[in-house]
Amino acid sequence: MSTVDEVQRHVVRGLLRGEFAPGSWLRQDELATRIGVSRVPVREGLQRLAGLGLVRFEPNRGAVVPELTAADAIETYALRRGIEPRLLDQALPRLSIVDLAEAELALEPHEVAASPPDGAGRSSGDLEDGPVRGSPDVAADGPVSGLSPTEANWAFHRALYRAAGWQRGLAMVEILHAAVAPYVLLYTRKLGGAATSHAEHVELLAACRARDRERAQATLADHLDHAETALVDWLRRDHGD
Amino acid sequence: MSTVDEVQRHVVRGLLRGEFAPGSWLRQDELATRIGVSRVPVREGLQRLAGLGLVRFEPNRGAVVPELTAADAIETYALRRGIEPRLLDQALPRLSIVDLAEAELALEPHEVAASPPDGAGRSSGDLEDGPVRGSPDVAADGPVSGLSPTEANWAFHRALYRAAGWQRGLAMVEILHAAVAPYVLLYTRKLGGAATSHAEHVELLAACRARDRERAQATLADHLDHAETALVDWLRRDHGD
DNA sequence: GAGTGAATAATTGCATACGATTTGAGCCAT
DNA sequence: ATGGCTCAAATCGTATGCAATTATTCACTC
Repeated sequence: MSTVDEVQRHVVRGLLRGEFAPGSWLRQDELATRIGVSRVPVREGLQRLAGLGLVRFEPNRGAVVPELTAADAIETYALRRGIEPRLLDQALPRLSIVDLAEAELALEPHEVAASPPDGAGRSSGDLEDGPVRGSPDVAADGPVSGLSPTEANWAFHRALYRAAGWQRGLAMVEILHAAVAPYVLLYTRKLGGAATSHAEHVELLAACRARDRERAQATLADHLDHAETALVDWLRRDHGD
Repeated sequence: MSTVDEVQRHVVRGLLRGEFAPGSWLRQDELATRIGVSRVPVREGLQRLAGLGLVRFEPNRGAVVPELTAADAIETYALRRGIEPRLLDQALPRLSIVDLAEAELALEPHEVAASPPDGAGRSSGDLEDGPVRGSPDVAADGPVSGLSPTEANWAFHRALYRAAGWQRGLAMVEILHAAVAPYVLLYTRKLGGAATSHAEHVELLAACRARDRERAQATLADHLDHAETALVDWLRRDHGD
C-alpha cells in the first residue's frame, strides 16, 4: 500500500473514530510525524480526502474538518437514500455467507474509548500536552477489535453492499458515512441513540438472510429516516445551527 | 484560486473535452510544464481526482485515466438515477431566471475541434508556454464558448441542479458525468447520437420552466435511460468489453 | 486593564533534489 | 529472427529547504 493510501486510511479512520473534531485543523507536521513520513505524502492524502469532501483546504491555512449544518445533514441523507437502496438491491441476490457473517460480526458492541476530540488544532492555546507523543498508532487493520460505533456501523453496511460490485458507489457511500460520523458519534454518546439503530440492523440482516427484498428495502428506508431525524434534530437543538 | 485547484480544473476540463483518452497516462512533468508549476501541486491535484475516482494511481507508474467497462457504465448510470432526480426535485421550485437562461445557453450547439486523443497522452509539443507565470489561457468560466458536447451537457444539467444548493451532490454528479465523458464523446462523434439527447434537453428545460415536476422527472428518467442504453451498447459492441 | 501594533513563532505551499522503480534499447546467445 | 540479459533513460515517490502567509506574543499607549 502506498504511503498516500496509508495517510488516507489514517485520517478516515480518525474521522470515523471521532478523533478529529469538526472544525479542527489537520496539522501536516503532526500527521507526518505521527505516521512517520514527510509532509508531501501527507498533503497528497489530504488532497484525496479533499476530493472526497471529507476535509476542506483553505488557502494558506491547511486542511480543516468541515462542520456540518442541518442542511448538510439533510443533503447527505438524501444522497444516501438515493444510493444505498440501489446498492442493497444489487447486492441482495449476490450476498455470500462471508458477507453475511461479516455483517453479523459488525453487529456486536464495539464501543471503545476513543481519544476524546480535544478541539484539536484549535488555535486557542490549551494544547499543553507538548508535542504529539504517545499516540498508540493503531497500526494494522487486521483483527476487528475496538471499533467505534460509526466504524462498526459502516462495516455493517459495507458488508451488505460490497457484493453489489459497485466500487464507485461503495466509495461514495463511505464518504457520506464518514462525513456525518463525527456528529453521529457526538449525539450517540450524549443521547445513546444506538438502541433503535441496532435493532434495525438486526432486522435488516435477517431480511437479507431471507433474501426478502421488500422487507430489506423497507427496513433500510426506516433506518435512514430514523438516523436522519436523530442527527438533524440534534444539530438543530444542541448545536445551534 | 490555489495552484492545486488550477491543476484540477485543467485535468477535469481535459477529461470532459476528451483530451485525455481512457487508458492514457497523465505524465506529471508534462502537466507541470504545461500549467507552469512543479510536479508537487500537480501530484496533489491528481490525488484529488483520484479521490474522486477520475484517475487511478498505480504504484510507481503514476496516474492513469481509468477505462470503463459496460458494468462500470451501468453502475454510473444507476448512481445518476439515484442522485439526479433528487437534485432536480430539490432544485425545481428554486430555479431562478438566471439558472434557466444558463441552461438554455448550454443547449446551443458548441462542437469544437478538440485535440484528438493522441493515443497515450504523449506530449504534443506545440503547447510551449514560455513564461513560468500562471498561464492565462482557459481563464474563468464566464463566457460559454467552444464547449465540447460533454462539457455543454454537464453545463446544462448543472444549471438545473445548482439551485438545489447541494454542494456535495452536485460534485458527485459532476464526477459521474466526467467519468463517462471520454466514452460519450467517442460514441457521439462516431454515431451522432446527440439528436435525441438534445431533444430531451429541450423538453426537460421546458418542463422546468413550467415547474412541471412530474414531466421533468419523466423526461430526466427517459434521458438517463437513453444515454445509458447508447453508451452500454456501444461499449459492448464497438469496444469489446 | 483593554486595545493596538510590531516582532516572533508556527504553518503552509511550492520548488528543488535524489534515490527507487519502471520502461526501453541494444546486445548476445540460441 | 526470437528470447533473454544488461544497462541507460524516463518517470515516479518522497525528503528537504525556503519564501510567503497566518497566528501568537508582548511591549506599549490610552
